[in-house]
Amino acid sequence: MIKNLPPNTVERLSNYRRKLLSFPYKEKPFIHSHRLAHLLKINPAHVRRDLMLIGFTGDVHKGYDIENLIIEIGKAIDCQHKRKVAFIGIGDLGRATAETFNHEDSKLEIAATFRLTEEPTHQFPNVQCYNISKMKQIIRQKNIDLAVLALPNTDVDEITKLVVDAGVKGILNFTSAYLKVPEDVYVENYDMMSKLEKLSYFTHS
Amino acid sequence: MIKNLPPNTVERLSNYRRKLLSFPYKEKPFIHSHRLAHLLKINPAHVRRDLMLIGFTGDVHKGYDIENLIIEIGKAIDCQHKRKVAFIGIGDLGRATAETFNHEDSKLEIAATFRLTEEPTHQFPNVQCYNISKMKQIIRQKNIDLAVLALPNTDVDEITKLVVDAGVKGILNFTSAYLKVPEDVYVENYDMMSKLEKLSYFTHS
DNA sequence: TTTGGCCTGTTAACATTTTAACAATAAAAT
DNA sequence: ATTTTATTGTTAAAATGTTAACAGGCCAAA
Repeated sequence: MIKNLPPNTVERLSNYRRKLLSFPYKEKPFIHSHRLAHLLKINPAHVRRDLMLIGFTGDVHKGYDIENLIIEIGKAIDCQHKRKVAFIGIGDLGRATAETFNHEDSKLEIAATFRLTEEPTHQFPNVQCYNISKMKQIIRQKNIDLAVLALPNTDVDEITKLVVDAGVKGILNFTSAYLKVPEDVYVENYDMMSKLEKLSYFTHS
Repeated sequence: MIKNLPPNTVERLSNYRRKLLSFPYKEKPFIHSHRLAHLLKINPAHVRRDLMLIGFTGDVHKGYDIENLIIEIGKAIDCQHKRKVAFIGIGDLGRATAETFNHEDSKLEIAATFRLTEEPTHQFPNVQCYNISKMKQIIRQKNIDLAVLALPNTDVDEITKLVVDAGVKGILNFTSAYLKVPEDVYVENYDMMSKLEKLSYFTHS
């Protein structure tokens, strides 16, 4: 793991890898910066710069060796051990995302899903869905580190407390509340509402 | 609508408003920059700077008049007319978000939801849920401008085409695909996977 | 063999975003 | 009446993020 990478670089590296994993690199083992950039709709200089930051070098003519690049991105941004993720109230979006969790040496694993009101339903293969009342216990028991939170705003504080007490260190927050968490818990907020208002502003004809 | 606001400022203005709307401003009609900043976990200078950009001034001692501020934020970032939003495959997360759509002169309105596989279910009060097959027709008919997309990656291209052909100008994209859209369609990407890998990176103990 | 073209790695320039700093001001305290 | 304190509005600086530019290298074509 390479320390002190810029946050945006970490995100892009993750994107590069995911894109490359779905690329037919068994047949075409190399890719140029501009090609990868084009696939992700970003600037080629960005790709080169990011790869420079993780010390990955390509062939001046052939481009980047994809298989190696995937490995090196892993060394740069993955933790040694597996990180387990809980989906709390995320439902359909989780299901749509789940398919990208599947590359074989991914360090992320969906370990449990929780539903708030309805009965637990089997959402993903090999992932059990629990009622929210069991959450704290399950998170502890399974050693879950990360949580994705999509709740009605009424329950946020209470459930955040449960999650943090159970030992979760990173939260992806889809609620529009600002979570009350200790210093050492990393929260990434995503507020759909403000994104929609931004969309509205920038698409104003 | 004030032109040329920085994207991040637009997002924050949206956040200010939402937070203020849930603030008891009937009793406490004024708020200081540092208080609002604290509620949103940002820097007070940010608040002052953003409000400066929309030409809103506060009282040196009392702070900002909340009711007016809400109005002025509206003038700065809202469109004149209502913008209608479609939720396509977004499910539970949509439901969790829907409650924030409700302030009375919001210019955003959930006009329809679509489900992919399952039967349409009534998700929100006063919002009908349709089968995906009716999508193009409904979007046209209801004049929907914005769409939130959460799909399995298999169907993305096809459905994006439908959405764009039907006239949608802004898309919030939760799939990990990069959408093929014309120049004038604004896409805001959110990839859960890269956010989770970022979380994982920055919470590495 | 030479030339042209294209790609990487890297630096430098540019743009945006965030934060700090502080003058001006007015209420409150002394 | 004077000092202290706290706040805004604004400018400047710092930090971060993005893009351009180009030297150096190597293949392929002439």
